Amino acid sequence: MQYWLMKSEPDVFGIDALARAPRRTTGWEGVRNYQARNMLRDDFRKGDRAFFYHSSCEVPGVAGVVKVVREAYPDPTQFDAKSEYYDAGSTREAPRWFSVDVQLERRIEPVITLLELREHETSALREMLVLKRGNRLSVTPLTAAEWRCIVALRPSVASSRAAQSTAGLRTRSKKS
DNA sequence: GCCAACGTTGGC
DNA sequence: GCCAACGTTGGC
Repeated sequence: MQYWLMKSEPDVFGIDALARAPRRTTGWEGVRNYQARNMLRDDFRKGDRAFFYHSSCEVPGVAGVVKVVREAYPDPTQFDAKSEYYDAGSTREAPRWFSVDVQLERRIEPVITLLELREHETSALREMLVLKRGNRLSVTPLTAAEWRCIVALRPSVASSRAAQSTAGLRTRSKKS
């Protein structure tokens, strides 16, 4: 299993929006960078875990854990002339851009802030791409060691996970 | 195929 | 709003 970090701007689509989405699942659409595209298309596997990272906002940081529930398929927004992600140069026969589906597994509360991550940037998180200046990749791989280091910053995860699955059940039963 | 100009990203 | 970093574009 692989670990990832996926960036999203909470003003556009944040952890709250994901928590409210049907099945707490979303297509990761709109990636228009070839390096990130290649990872989504070639390397993302069902069952991989990713941190949901809030960027370009007041408190940048890791806001949750998501699970890859569907592997790469053509990003539908590239064919939608009304979408801001529309790409006139892409065809259905040879799609240029790909999405995966991710499902919210648990929130991380409070958010693990970028400042907090930076406390480890000279040791355990030395290689972490999101900490490097000018990193613009919206999707980056993490090592298992980096994943463990970040998860360990919120030792209360076990209890909050239980509380959340209860909350999730309540939400679902309200809908049905 | 080089490279300057330009646009976007994202932390601060 | 600033600015550094970096990908993309387009002229040559």
